[in-house]
Amino acid sequence: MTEAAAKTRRQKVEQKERAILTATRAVFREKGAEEAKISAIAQAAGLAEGTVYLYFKNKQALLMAAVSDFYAELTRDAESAVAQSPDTGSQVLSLARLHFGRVFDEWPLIAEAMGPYLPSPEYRETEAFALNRRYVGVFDGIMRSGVARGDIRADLSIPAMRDAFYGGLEHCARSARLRTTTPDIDAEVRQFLTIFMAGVMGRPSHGEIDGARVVRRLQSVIVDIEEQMRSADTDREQT
Amino acid sequence: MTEAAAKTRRQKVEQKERAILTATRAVFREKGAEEAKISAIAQAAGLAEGTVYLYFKNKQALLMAAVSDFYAELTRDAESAVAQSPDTGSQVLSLARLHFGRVFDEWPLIAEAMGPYLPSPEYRETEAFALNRRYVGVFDGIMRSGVARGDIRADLSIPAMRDAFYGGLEHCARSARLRTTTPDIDAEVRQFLTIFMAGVMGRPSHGEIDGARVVRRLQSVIVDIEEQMRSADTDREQT
DNA sequence: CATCATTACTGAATCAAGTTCATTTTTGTG
DNA sequence: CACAAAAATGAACTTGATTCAGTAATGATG
Repeated sequence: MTEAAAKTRRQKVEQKERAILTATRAVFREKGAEEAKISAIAQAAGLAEGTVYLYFKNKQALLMAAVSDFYAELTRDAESAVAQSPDTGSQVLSLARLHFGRVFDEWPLIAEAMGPYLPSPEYRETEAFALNRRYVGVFDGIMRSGVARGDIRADLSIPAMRDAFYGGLEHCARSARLRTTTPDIDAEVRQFLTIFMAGVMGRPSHGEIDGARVVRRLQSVIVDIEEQMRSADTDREQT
Repeated sequence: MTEAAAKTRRQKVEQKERAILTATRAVFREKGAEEAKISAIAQAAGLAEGTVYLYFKNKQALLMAAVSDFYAELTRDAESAVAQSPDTGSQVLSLARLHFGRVFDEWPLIAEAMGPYLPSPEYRETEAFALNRRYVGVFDGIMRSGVARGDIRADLSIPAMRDAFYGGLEHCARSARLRTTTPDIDAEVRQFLTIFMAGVMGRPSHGEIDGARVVRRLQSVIVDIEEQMRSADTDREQT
């Protein structure tokens, strides 16, 4: 087998793997989790059922890979959207819009189909988990720099803000999915952010007292400690 | 068939129905959604598999009934807890504690097993949906009277507050379930409510740094660090 | 370009869990 | 006690995931 041929073959394999993932996401989006049988996915990808199992160990692995694909794409888009936003507020806004829209669209895959696998201890070893961590890192970055700029309160832990942010947004998306009408993403997100931002923003402060400086310093030390814990601790990294 | 006999028989039927529901919730709690097969549930209730289908049309109906049971119980407890709390803040706190704890305990049933059925349009016709609405009514009541008392901002819609509250709490519960250690409910809930309440409350006079809060926060971080060190230790021992 | 080895693919067979149903057991009544 | 109605059972059936024995495509080699 020559080098060139090897490359071509690998490319073909990767291309087909990609086709299966794309088909999987499409079937979930268009037919829902209930109807996303292996047979339907194989058909959508133009393959026999058995072939799917040459590329993915089982259905769970396939869904995990599809979710990884979702998060990889979402992270790229989130990073670019955030990079284009000048201040903390608009960064949070564009991340929230993006997250709400994507999660709403791919709810059957992200929420319905994945739910059952999350609790298993092996989940933490998967690529999907790692990509999810990378994705929530975008939020963490916004918040950390927000704290540094004084836009965000320094006395809150990032994981707590994360739970409030993603939890609230995803609950909105779920509620929106229960309604039959298509949601007004902008209005939904604005409503939610009104609450979230008020909870998370730095209070406008006046005249510094001497003691206040010390307390502020303590607060920022807390943030640093948590920072260290965060990198050691993978426990709270979920969306 | 006499009146008395009829009553006895109906009671017996209801008693058995209850036994099945109790068994269902227990199996989900103790073995998780994956292992909650009809055979396991039947065994736990001391019945043959087929018998379950005399009481519930299919597995979906059984789960719906179990969820209804869950919400009925939760609503009773929430109403009583709230009735005993004097002010808006403590009402929210006790509801949040209760919700977090129960959802955490019955996550496999409430979140994993139900997820797939929620999006179906028929869900809105079920008893579970109605009971869920009644349950969120407790929260709505707290918020409405909070607005009336001036504790809660009047410019936010109740549904938006609801999404933020339940979404955030449930996301915390989910994160907590992914960790292996049992959660400190109080600390989790306090963290979340710090954000939620600040977002939802009428603005307090600002500028002053709340030294007591910072101290409390330092204490909780210390506890977290200790927790972390302890769990790192046990991890090492487990291998 | 014919041969062969390797790799990719297929769909029928197998397995597992939910569901049905013919049969058996229990219950209550005359 | 005899018997009709109700309740319960578990083996058979259905459906969807997974495996596997066999077939087709690919590409290296003489």
